[in-house]
Amino acid sequence: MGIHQLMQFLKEKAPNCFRTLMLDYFAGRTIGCDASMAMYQFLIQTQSAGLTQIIELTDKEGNRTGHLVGLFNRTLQFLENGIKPVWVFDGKPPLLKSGELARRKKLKEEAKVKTELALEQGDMQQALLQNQRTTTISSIMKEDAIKMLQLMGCPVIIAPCEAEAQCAELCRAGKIYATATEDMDALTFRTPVLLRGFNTKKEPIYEIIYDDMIKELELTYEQFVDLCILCGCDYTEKIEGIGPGTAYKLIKEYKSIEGILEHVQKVNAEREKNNQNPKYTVPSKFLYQDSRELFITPLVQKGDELQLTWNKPDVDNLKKFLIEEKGFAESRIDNGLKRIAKKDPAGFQSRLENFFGKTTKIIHPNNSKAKAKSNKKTEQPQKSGGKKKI
DNA sequence: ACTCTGGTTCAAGACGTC
DNA sequence: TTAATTGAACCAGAGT
DNA sequence: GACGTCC
Repeated sequence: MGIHQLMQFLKEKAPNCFRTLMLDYFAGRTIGCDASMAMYQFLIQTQSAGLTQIIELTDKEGNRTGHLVGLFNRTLQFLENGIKPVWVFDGKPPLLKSGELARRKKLKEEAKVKTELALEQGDMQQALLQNQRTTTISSIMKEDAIKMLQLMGCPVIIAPCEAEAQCAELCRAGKIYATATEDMDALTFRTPVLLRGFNTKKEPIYEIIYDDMIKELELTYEQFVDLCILCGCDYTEKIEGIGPGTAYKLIKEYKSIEGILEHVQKVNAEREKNNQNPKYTVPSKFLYQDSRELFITPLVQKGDELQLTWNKPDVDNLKKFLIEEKGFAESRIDNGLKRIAKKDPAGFQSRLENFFGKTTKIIHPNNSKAKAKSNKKTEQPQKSGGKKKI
């Protein structure tokens, strides 16, 4: 669930950290894309109601393929626009998240029952709605997606833990320009730039700049993390009676969750004297310190150690995989590949220079050492780079 | 009146052809 | 021993 | 642009 109500909170308290941008703004840039989020959207959106059953896209063995169709098309759109996507997959979630995951699993099981019921009653609209909520991603589906994206020539990263944390690390290391996700957690993991609405064709795209946000809120990073925990995160329960509004006020006044807990106890003690109900309820296991650690020093692969390269699609194996194993129509693949193949690489390169040649600001200026090594790539478009053709 | 919280419920894509 | 995405909108009810 | 289809 990310950080509860953080988006709305930021709109109110830090309205100037947002920008709206069109897709072409990102030409020449490298973007870290949250894969699981995108897969869910595609899987859900490719379901439809038949007369007596729900129809899903599958291969001949019954494995679902809606996510492949979506990722295939969207990746082509990116490449077509000169955007270099890095698809980042979730690894094993942290132990603290198991409570939240169990909750979601239970909801999905309930939705499954409701789907069956609706099917019996012939309420296909309801059946579709409930079936969408049962959507899960199996390991086969995930492996299929990884295989396809790699055959398309895109770098794929399987994060050791949370994908958002890995993207934030890549962004701070200068390997990507931004993290594209709907999950507001990415800001808590301190991604410098967050993009929302990036994996749908609908424009504009919303960009949130971390530095602007933190300045406007007038908080330190540590205080912002505490604020997120108080709003409600995936790792621990929250204090009942404190939402985003009061959390912000209290953080300003008492500086940290420790300070707030002291204050909370005072308030509650005072009310007990007057025979009043407690104003706030601290959960019996309020694991705010562990949560903090997960946000501030998450398990990630170091950005420096990752080399991101884009290759030309492996057309033969891609077609083999998608047509023979996944049942894709050959014409769709050919059409799709044409969209990126017919672009003359030289023309492509000069187009990027047109976009950025004059106005590019190097965020991490190369010192002479880095230049000599020349393996220190940044997210900024490179004027002479581009060894890899797309 | 107003603010805030907390629970519930809904929504989440793109292509090709007409 | 398998799977593990989320936000937004709405409304009721409590507290100030 | 709306609509059926994508697998």
